[in-house]
Amino acid sequence: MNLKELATQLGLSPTTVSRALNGYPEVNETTRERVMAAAKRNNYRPNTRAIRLATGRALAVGHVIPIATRHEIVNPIFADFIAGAGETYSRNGYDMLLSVVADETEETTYRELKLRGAVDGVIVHSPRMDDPRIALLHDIGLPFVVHGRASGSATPYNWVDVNNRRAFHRATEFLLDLGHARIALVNGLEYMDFALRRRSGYVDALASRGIVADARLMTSDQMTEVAGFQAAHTMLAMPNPPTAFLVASMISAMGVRRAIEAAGLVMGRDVSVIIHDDDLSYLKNGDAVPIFTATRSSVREAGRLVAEMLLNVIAQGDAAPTHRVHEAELIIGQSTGPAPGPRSTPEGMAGTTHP
Amino acid sequence: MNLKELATQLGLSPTTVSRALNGYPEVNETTRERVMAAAKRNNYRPNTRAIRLATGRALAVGHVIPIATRHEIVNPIFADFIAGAGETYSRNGYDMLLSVVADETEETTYRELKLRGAVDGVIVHSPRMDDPRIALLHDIGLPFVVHGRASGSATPYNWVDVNNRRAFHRATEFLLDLGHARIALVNGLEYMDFALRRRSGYVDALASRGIVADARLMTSDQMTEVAGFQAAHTMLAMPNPPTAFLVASMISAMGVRRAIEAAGLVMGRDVSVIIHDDDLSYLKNGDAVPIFTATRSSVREAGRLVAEMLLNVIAQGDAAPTHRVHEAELIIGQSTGPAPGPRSTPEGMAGTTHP
DNA sequence: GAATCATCTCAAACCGCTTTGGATGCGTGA
DNA sequence: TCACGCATCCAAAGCGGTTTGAGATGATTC
Repeated sequence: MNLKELATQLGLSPTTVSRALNGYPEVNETTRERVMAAAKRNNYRPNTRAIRLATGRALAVGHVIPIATRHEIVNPIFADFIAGAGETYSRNGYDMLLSVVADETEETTYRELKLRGAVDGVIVHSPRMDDPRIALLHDIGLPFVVHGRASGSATPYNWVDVNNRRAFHRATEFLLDLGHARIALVNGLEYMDFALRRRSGYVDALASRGIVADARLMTSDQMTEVAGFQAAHTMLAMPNPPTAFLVASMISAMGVRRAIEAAGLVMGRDVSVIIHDDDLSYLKNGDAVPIFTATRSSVREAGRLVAEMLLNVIAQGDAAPTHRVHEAELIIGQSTGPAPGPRSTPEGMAGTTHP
Repeated sequence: MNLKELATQLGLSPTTVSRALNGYPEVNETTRERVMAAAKRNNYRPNTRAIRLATGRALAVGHVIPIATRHEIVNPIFADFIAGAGETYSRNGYDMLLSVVADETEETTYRELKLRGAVDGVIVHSPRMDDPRIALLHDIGLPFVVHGRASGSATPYNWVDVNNRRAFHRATEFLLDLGHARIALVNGLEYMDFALRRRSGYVDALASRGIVADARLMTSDQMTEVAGFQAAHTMLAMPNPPTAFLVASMISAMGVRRAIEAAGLVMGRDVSVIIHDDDLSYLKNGDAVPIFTATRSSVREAGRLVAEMLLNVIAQGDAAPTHRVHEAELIIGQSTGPAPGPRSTPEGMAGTTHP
């Protein structure tokens, strides 16, 4: 059943039917009701393909997911982010188009999306420092919103981000207040913007207490269980091991915990851990009392907000770039406690840790 | 730059240009080359919206991701599955349309996708027993492929699945061979088809050795860390605790491991664990030697295969339904070992475990 | 009562491509 | 020479909607 058929059935012209359905004012209310009723009765849905062509709008938003060919990892926050964004889209009658591409071909993908007219705008994931995508999208005139920030970008742009720097600053201070002096940072890859910001929050918090960050206590790697284990395992075997860890993600933290337990230590007593918790639906941080003390910020909620901002940008056209910063909550769980006193290590190593 | 402009620039009709670009035979080779060159020079891309309308094909595939409103969980395998499927789509010039919907509205979503002509086919995720979606999609005539199987479905359909039953049968036998007699099953939700098949593999393997499955050693829940912990924690506190666990996923297994360690036991020595490993990119099962002994089957590869099958179904039209079964590998890691002898439990409980 | 106006409706153009059904010119075999 | 086939190309009709511009009707104003 298409518009023309519906129109003949009603004894009206396609024009009037179209206007009636789309809420234009120049159609009699009783006519509109007749049309509405007939549409419902016939289970009529306008053909999306035709609407798109006629209006020149794609009514779709693109998410380009680059797969790093080096280490083929799909970002685990992706599923929840998409879930959040998807809610916004379906509420507004937009489709979500996903392109999974090798990261070398990412630029081409954006260009094609624009040239083919497949989307009205895109979301930029996992921004890096001086991210080239921002200038690119600006050039080709494809509306976009960045999930995160890209430090060093010359052109202004729309973004939604967590206050990563402050989150890690607060977490570090919290550990310092508990008496920890040797605090390790198990960070994500530091070409990612969020990882850089987190590190600077951590370094600054240490500095403001007169502590110079120790390079041996900072690692930067994929946020996987195995990498988390490796990092913590190595550091715990140092002559002067850390008493606390600041960990970039729940998944890394599982590896960190494994390393702690493998060393015969107890998390929360011998070693404290604070994680950043994206509040992923399938990786809840405990029930009543959280397992990990954490800086928490829902990535699903971020998905909603980013999507809303993009739809606004698409609707408004040329408005000035908007930003939105979220503060992460610092929630206390079972993985932190006062710094242990000089401990008699099983291996007989020196215990105190004052630099 | 559109087709008409390109045509006038070349002094040809749109018809000829269209045919030249699409490889039709009724155009002179030299003309074709001229057209191709001009298209490249002008960076011409046909407008997808127009192609879709003209051909009546959507050139897009839908993935409907239901979010269970009860427990708002996004399936963690989703990201990797999508990555696999996405590769296939982009290689074939198809777009991937994602709809994230509350599960009550799932049926409506499929109907709308069809009526609106938004997609040429869909992938069905997470099939349940007697899944109503199969009859529905059959009725509305939307081509589809199921990732997994839906036992009890009357109508035949296309599917790609892992041999879950055999995988868990083999894993159970492996544990039995190691001398384990009390083997627990920490399963996924048993309205999911894969969970049912896994349980039956487990139960049958026990039965073939004359062991009747103990209901207290079988749990069925969300595959989360917390649920895994709870299940294992409870069972390990039983008077006659299991010496081995069969766990539905890597994430659950992390909770199981936490429970084992919280009980002061060592995984691989005191308690054996076998997991099912979907080979997720961000949850690798160790480097050289796997952490967990596992039945492994890449969900990303499954994504590729499912997508390929769907594109075939779309192209072929009315061919007979196809199936494809994958065998999971059984890979040996550090989490399994011979059943411990009668152990002196710290709490002073009786140690032997013969039923 | 004529002019003006608001209200409602419609015919037709258009979006950018595909595809049908010719048209044209040329070589070829009868 | 003529009919025929073949190779090339084109005009025009879709695809299924939206949107412009104009016409018809009845009410209002002077």
